[in-house]
Amino acid sequence: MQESELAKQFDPSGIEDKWYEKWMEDKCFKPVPGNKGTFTTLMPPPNVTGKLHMGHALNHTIQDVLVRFKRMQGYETLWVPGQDHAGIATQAKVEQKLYKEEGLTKHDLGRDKFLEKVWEWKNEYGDHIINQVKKLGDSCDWDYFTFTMDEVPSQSVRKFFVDLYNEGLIYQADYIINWDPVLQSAISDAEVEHKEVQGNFYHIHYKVKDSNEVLEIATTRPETLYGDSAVAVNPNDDRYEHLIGKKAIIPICEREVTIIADKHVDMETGTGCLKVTPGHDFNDFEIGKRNDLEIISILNDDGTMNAKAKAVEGLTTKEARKKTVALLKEQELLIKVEPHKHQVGHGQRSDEVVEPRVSKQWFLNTEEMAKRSVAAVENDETKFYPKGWENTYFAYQKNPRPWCLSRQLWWGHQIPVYYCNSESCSNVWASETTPENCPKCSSNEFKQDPDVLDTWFSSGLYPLNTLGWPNEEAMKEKGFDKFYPTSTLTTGFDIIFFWVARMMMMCDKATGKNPFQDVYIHAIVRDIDGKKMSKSLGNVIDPLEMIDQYGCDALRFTLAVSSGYNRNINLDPQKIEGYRNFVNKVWNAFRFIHPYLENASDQGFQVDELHHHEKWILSELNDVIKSVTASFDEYRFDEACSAIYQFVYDKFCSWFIELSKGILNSQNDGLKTQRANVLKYCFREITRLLHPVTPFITEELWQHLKNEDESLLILQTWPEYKTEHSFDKDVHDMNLFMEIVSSIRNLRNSVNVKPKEEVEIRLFTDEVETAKYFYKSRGYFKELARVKAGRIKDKSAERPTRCVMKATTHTEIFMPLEGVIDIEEYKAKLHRDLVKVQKEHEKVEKKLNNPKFAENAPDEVVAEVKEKAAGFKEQINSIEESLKSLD
RNA sequence: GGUCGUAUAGCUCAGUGGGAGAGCACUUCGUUGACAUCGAAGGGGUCGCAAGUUCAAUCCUUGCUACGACCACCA
Repeated sequence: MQESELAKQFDPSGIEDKWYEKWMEDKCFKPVPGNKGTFTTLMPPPNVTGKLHMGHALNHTIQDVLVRFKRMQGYETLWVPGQDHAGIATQAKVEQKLYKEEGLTKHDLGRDKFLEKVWEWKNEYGDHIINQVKKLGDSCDWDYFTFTMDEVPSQSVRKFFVDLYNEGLIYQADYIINWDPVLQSAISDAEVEHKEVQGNFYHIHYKVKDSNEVLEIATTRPETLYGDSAVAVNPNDDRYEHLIGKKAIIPICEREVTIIADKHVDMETGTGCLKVTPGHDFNDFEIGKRNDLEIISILNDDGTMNAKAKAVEGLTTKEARKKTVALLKEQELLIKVEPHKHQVGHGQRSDEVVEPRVSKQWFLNTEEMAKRSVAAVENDETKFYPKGWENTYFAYQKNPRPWCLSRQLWWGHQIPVYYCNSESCSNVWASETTPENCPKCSSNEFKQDPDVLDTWFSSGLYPLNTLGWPNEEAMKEKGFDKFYPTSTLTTGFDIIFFWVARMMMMCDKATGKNPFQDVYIHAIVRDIDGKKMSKSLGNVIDPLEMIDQYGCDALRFTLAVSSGYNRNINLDPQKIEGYRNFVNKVWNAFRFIHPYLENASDQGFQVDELHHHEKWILSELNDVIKSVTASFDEYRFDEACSAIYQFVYDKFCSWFIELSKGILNSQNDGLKTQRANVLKYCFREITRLLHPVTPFITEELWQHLKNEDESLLILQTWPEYKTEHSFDKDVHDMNLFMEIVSSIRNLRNSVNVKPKEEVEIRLFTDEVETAKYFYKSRGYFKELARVKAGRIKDKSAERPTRCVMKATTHTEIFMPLEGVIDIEEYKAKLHRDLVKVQKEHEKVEKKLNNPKFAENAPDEVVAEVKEKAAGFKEQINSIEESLKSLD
């Protein structure tokens, strides 16, 4: 047989782009109606400023595996790609560029000009990440590509906003919010990250008016005292009861405030006495509301102190703290300073300390929506995989707080609320379209609210607007009714609240239907030590580099086999290398069968003419098809990949191919075509099974395996379990065969017989069927264990002397000694074997001797244990005998 | 402080109420016509600790310890 003309090693570099282009050209990513219903999934839209990282690679690999799997199963499969405008990140990027290149700020340009610049930037660089994404092999329908600021998403945002505004769920209010002084914008609670900071407790004396008494107050932020509106104590605190209602004097600014009682104050904490700053503290804001206190704002937009804090005006909060402490010291009002570790909120984007501040912002009341979104998960309309993540979701959704929607940015969806300029009218209204005039007074003098919406507001409507909602024409074109609700959302746990929860609430609110059947939460990719990958740590593994080095299939397999219900993936490039080797193994397995394919026909094979080994491999193939399908259905990519790996590597390559070598090369075999057809059948099934995970190499191989009338592998059907390919007896026998071959190899190895050297073997077994089978298989023992001659006898026969032996539960294997071996070493080995088996035997015997065991355990278990005990006993006997004979 | 999670081979992690698994790493041997990105064989684990349930616990329950994530809290 001639050798395959294929290269000895698989080279992915040439074929990846080739196949991706071919798939696109043939429109293979488009949904095709079938009789199994639809499968829809949404790509979490990468940020327009983004660069492809391992998290994307993982997220996209999983989705592509699912999508290719479902497509092959015959579902009308749609994967919608998109891109997010990423308000803050993008605006910041363009601002930086503008300043660096032209020395201008956005204010120098003005809003319209600046937005033009952002669009220019978007058009120039926005495709960057999309092109990177394509390198992963994503089989998404690019005709559905949606940018979150496209026309339809803009319509969806405006419609949703206006509807909820008119319903009274979206409202404007003066409320304490998180103010990011770098962005100079409000941010939502979710965008605040708490970090532990080493600070101090400053103990300050507040004098009590018309009294000699002083109140000792502990605070971590002395600079906020300029905004104090009260001093509060617990109503039950005896120490201060007599002071309630009196006035306290704020140091430095010498302002008088009332001493009030409020239940929020904890008598145990600090001095039990609290300064109340409703304008700059979340709890104090609540106290202020309860006690009708004045809100004093002491901060400018940029985080510096304003005129209300005269003594420190113009300073940053940090500087103000320093100076305030110095002033207090001067006035001898600073009692002590204790170091104190505490959690301080930082802006997710800016990483600066967030200042609580009262300002007028737009809010969305999510109470009712959150309730419905909880119910949807509780009654399994939407299922989380792994289920445990429901808890995280509930934690957020069961305690809904008003969502601060407005951002003081320019890049984003501008809030569709309009203010009439006419003084006599001053109408405020929301409108889905840009109005011509005020609907109340018809004046054409009005202005739009300058703020934009939180980026997550538009992301929250993503399942709808990617499918055309609310534009009827677009909905029809994109098949909204068919594809919504979607099937599976695949994302990371870090955005369960940011994104998943918001989509659940908003989409249900808009349509009355939950957006997802399943939500699969995958792991976070970390470095080998479990640390988060970050530029500053220098531990980033670049997916594109890995693809370059090992091929996309290898990277995808690595990520998929690492994904199940786990939370972390500690990625090691060595692992990718390992699976590159596996991909290469598949390639070489194909190289082996390739020459034989010329004997194959289109006729398939006759089941009743199958060889024992063929029955075995078909049976094993059957099993792996079953388990892989089940694993994919449960998002157990780790199980699915391991099952395929094991089948291909161990069963198919190590045993089946090795066993086939003899048969296939025999010239006289009248069943050449049949053999070739079985081989071809198996490999076709293997490429199908592997295709979702390793699409490139399988598509490449498919070209050699497909019949003339067949199209690309991506469009082929998924393998199915076939009862007629299930052969239990052959599986049983093969397992015996493999066990004995391994044992013979073990024996050879233990006495250093060279691999090439042929040995004589004697097998002793009392199982007649087994003995017959071994006899029939003698040729294969010869092939795989280099046995030149063998005899099979029953156990009553006399054992040979000058042999090494190994016992299984059913068969003893004896191999005559050639030349000299170290008898003592060999005896030691037998002893080790003996001890092992004895231990097992003891365990089982102990169990059997327990009368309660026989009483309570199911009969099958008892029988099983008995059988085991007998097996172990036989092994012990034969090893002991062997030891005796050596003595 | 609250919630959730994790503890299994040197490393990364599967797993099951009834004889402990995989990949990688390690040791020994091997240039066998698919593959040295390979092959064969092997060593290595009181399944975190303690108690309970059970005929039987690595698996179920409780407690403890360690680690991690998230949430809350700037007195």
